[in-house]
Amino acid sequence: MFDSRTTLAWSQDEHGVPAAVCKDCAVRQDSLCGTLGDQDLSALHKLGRRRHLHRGEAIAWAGEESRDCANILSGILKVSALTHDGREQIVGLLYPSDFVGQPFMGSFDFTVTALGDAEVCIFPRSDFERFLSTRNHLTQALLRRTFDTLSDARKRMLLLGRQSASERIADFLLQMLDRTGGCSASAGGPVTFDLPLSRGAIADVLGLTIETVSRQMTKLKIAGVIGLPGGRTVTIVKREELRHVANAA
Amino acid sequence: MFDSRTTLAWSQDEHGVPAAVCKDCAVRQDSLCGTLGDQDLSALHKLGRRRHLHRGEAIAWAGEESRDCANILSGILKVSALTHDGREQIVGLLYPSDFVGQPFMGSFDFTVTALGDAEVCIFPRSDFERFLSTRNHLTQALLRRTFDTLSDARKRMLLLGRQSASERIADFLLQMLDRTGGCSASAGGPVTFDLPLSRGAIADVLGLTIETVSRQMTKLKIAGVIGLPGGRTVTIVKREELRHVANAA
DNA sequence: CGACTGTTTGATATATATCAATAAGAGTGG
DNA sequence: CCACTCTTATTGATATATATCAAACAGTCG
Repeated sequence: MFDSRTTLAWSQDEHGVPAAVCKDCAVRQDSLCGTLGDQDLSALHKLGRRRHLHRGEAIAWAGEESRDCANILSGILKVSALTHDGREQIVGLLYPSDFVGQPFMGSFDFTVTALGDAEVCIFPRSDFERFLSTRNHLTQALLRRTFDTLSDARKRMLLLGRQSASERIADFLLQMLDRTGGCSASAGGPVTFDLPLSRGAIADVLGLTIETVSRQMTKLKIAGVIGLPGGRTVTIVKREELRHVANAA
Repeated sequence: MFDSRTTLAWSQDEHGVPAAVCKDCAVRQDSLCGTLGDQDLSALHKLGRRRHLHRGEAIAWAGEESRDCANILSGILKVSALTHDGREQIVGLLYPSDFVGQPFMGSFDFTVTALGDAEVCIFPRSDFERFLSTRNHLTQALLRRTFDTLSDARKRMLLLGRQSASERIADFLLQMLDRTGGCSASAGGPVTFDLPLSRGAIADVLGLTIETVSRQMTKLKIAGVIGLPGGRTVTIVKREELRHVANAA
């Protein structure tokens, strides 16, 4: 495994910035670290280390003391809740540059699992709390992120409580389109991209069953709104029509 | 209307603490203000004013620039989202001592409305932001509150996505029991309290219809788990049985 | 008392879950 | 490169929970 602290030993520039690691970090600008100056970045860097997560591996468990915080470098993680009889609801998705963890909070009520292979930049929670305590602007940045996450969660509450299966699927596809960007042959034309989630995971995000997800997708395919070339690939053919089906707020 | 600033003029103790207002404030200890010392409390007090809200009155509107932050003094407010065709989902309930608003965030995507008459201690957002900026411990306290709110929202996502109507109702009743405390004739015996929400509001919280809420309640009554003496009054007869029905995480 | 709002109850419709089978990929090892 | 297993996805038949439509029934406030 790649250990960032080792790298620090042999490569940092005159400001003490860990050159080979944070400066080259793909998510540096978009992550919480983006607000940090060189000095602080270097200090934070010393607290963290990179870690690879295999598909299905967890970094936080519902009900347990939360030991770490992390920035996502690559891959997608799910935040999920379970009923005691095993039904699952995915209550959040974490993408590269997203922050995981709850500084200043003892326990965390959800499980965080890598949906595919992933890489994270991980910090012991107590170290991270100490780091935050003397940097109000960073606490503020985290607060802003948390408000955003809360708004997302609440929007999905509307989805789960009040929208039909077709609305949920359309909404989900549009969100995925925004996320991935996708690839289009001609401007304004059909856009193709791969869903980063299995049908089962989509069902757990949308509060549906696998079968309903599948059926709604083929319904959209038959209607000519999307294409399903196979696997997890989707083509958005009529984006406006899809937006119309989504019908959201 | 009662203006707290007027009070400040004629009653504060030697530390500059607004005696008749903040010191006597019913929610002082439980609210965000609870973390403040006398100096800071006095400074914050100057920024805010009390405001009475009539039943149905809103203090924030979805999609609009959020002008204010506030502490709830009395009453219950709802945070709600609407689909464009008018279906409503209540995505949060605010009780006395709860904080409303999103400092450092321009817009707010939900509407906040008083369910009954209510009183709030309201601050212009920009003033409150300036106040927070120089007080890291307060920013931290707000961050902790926001994490709690997020956890609540996510737990309700599990409820909305994966639980049956009877589970939702049982869960809701237990939460209300915890909130209100209720009143019991004998320890461990039946507990009676008034629901602060109409059937319609309960339906909007739980993602159900009024009729389903009503039916599930009478089902619990017939089963002898609860009593419904009339109006919004509920008696919890078999708390363990109710917990069993709730079946939660 | 009568209009009104909120609640309960009933009959029926419908969306989605459930159960079940088939099909399509994706690895794995011979 | 071809079986072989495993997982994932699609499709079908049916069940069921909850929504919808509709009416009766309280409370409440003029």
